[in-house]
Amino acid sequence: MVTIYDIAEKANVSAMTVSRVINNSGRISEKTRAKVRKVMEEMNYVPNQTARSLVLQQTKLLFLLITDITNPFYTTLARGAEDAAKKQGYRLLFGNSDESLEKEADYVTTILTTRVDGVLLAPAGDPSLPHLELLRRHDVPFVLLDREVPGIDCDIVLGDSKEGARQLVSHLAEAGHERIAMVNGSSSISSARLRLQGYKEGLKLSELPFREDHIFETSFGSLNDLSEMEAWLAGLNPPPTAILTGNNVLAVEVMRLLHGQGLRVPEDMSIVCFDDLGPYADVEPFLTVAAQQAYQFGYMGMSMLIERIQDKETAQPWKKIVLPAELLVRRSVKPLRSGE
Amino acid sequence: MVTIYDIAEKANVSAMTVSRVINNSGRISEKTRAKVRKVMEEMNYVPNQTARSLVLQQTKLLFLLITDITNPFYTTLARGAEDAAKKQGYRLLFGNSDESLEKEADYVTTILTTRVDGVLLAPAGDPSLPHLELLRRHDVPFVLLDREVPGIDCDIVLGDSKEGARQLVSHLAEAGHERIAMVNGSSSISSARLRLQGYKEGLKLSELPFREDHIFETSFGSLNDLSEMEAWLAGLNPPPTAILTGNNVLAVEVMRLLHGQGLRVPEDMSIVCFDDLGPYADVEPFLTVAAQQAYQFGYMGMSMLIERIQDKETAQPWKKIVLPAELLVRRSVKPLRSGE
DNA sequence: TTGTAAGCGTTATCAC
DNA sequence: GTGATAACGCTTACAA
Repeated sequence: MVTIYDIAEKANVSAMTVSRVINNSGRISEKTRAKVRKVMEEMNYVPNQTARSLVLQQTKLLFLLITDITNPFYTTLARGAEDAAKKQGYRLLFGNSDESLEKEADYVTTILTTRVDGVLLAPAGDPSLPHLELLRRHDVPFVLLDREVPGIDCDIVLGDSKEGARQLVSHLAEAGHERIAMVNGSSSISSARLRLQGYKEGLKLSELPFREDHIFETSFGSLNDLSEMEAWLAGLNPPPTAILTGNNVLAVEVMRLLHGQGLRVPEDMSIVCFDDLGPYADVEPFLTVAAQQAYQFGYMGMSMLIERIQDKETAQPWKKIVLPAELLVRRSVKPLRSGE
Repeated sequence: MVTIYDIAEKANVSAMTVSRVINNSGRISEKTRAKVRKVMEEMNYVPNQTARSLVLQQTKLLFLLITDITNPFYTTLARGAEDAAKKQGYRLLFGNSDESLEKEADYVTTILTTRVDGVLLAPAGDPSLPHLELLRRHDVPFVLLDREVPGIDCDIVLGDSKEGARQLVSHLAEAGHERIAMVNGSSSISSARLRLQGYKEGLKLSELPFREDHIFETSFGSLNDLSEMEAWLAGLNPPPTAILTGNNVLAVEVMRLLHGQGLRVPEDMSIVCFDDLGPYADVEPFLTVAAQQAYQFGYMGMSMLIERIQDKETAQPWKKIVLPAELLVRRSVKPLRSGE
């Protein structure tokens, strides 16, 4: 490995002079600078960021922890985060917790030992609290994404889950649906709770009754086994005419189940969901969704994080950004009567 | 920041003893070990990986560079790479070159300065050669994914592009299609060239003429502007009855174009493509594709990389893995006559 | 304008 | 079993 000392020797200067050339710091004669530059070129010198980080106590490395890398919501979000980080000269490390607290714990360890300068993360749920407290105790700045965690105050970017869910329900009700079920993520996740609330509010506004057995709670990640959901759906009599799912992944899972039973969407069952399916949804977009501004989640969250890192001493108040969801009406809802 | 010296002082031992406890190296009395462990707990000690990397000359960090983070082929591949890395105790850094040579160059710099232990990458194309030579010159082990780069010998995981494309064409021909166009990625990318070859072979096998103007070459990434493609398609007289695209992203772009013109798939135009659309394709899978084993690309590539890193001194011959593509017949092809 | 010395937090080496 | 010391590659502070 070529070090500044190798360069220094060959250029007949001290290592310090080489360091100054690299960092454009201090006053250096043009002649020396040119000479050092030339030797660096010749020797293919590349600065050792590890050594630099050790002395500077900062890595210029940020971390983005998402809960599902195959979910287009999160990959789009990642693009936003990446762009914002790059713009400010930070590099981005990346992790995927897979909605698992254990994997999240692993990544938090990684984050701590790698001494990244800051973390942008979608927590697995309320039980993530100790992980966040650990980060806080070690003075690692972080910004939460998409999900609140009771018990910790911090910067956060959220979607308007309640209002989005309410809109979806109202849309269904206006199309004449009266038996609307909901397949949701874990109630230990704030966004799932809010979407449930929005669902209930939507029912109330349309003067539809809320039925406890119309709620099926599972994981926001993709499901290995659909049998429980199948049993739940089969047990509903009369069956719902529409299903609202708590996110895009669950919409796909529900459709997978329905198709396995030979049922068609929207002819036999209407489906709406939170989050869009991304650009690679087949053909023209089909699902009616409450689309979130995924890219903005990442971009704004990253910007907040970097701001927080750079103003680390001046204690700014915690910021909370709430991004609205947009109802995109497409073809997955069957009109049971003409809209009002 | 708590260091081993802080621990040492409080536990009345030397820093070296603390280091031994952390690494489970050397012989230590159970009593000392317990005492040190206790103090570490109390002080919330977390080892500084930066310092460790500096002395150990390895980071246990690997890098995965893909060309399109929003492409389900690559996110699935990333999952495979992640799983394999984790299994072997490596952490994974992640980058997205966006099919851009410039961004790729940036990431190569990042890779060099961060001193990651190895790199798994899908190169932007043949002009990536200098980037690979730079990695080689700096002794950074790497494994190529999905695309060969003429001029460099290295480990690589490829799909059987030629055979996959041939199958897709044969499938179309068997359905009675005679005018089959192709929208492909840049010819500076090996997989695009091979898919074109497969296309030609497929035509020949079915005794269909090859027409130069049936080929439209663009980028494998998503397109901002469809007007060129539109002009090309409009210029074909008689128009093709089917289009083969070089990857999934281009299939989506072609469908976007067709829908913009009020044309339907497969009624007005049949579409087939390379790579599947991932789990979040709308409803039931619609596109007929040559699906690649995306997860295996990542998993096997990562395994090869780690093997290469661990046997760095013993010069193993370069390995090349070719994964077959599987034809998945769905609903995007209109039968013009009954199959043979 | 340039150089010297110390230190960032850790581990390898060699003593005891 | 345990400890002192040097080293990893770099930058900050101070000196010349």
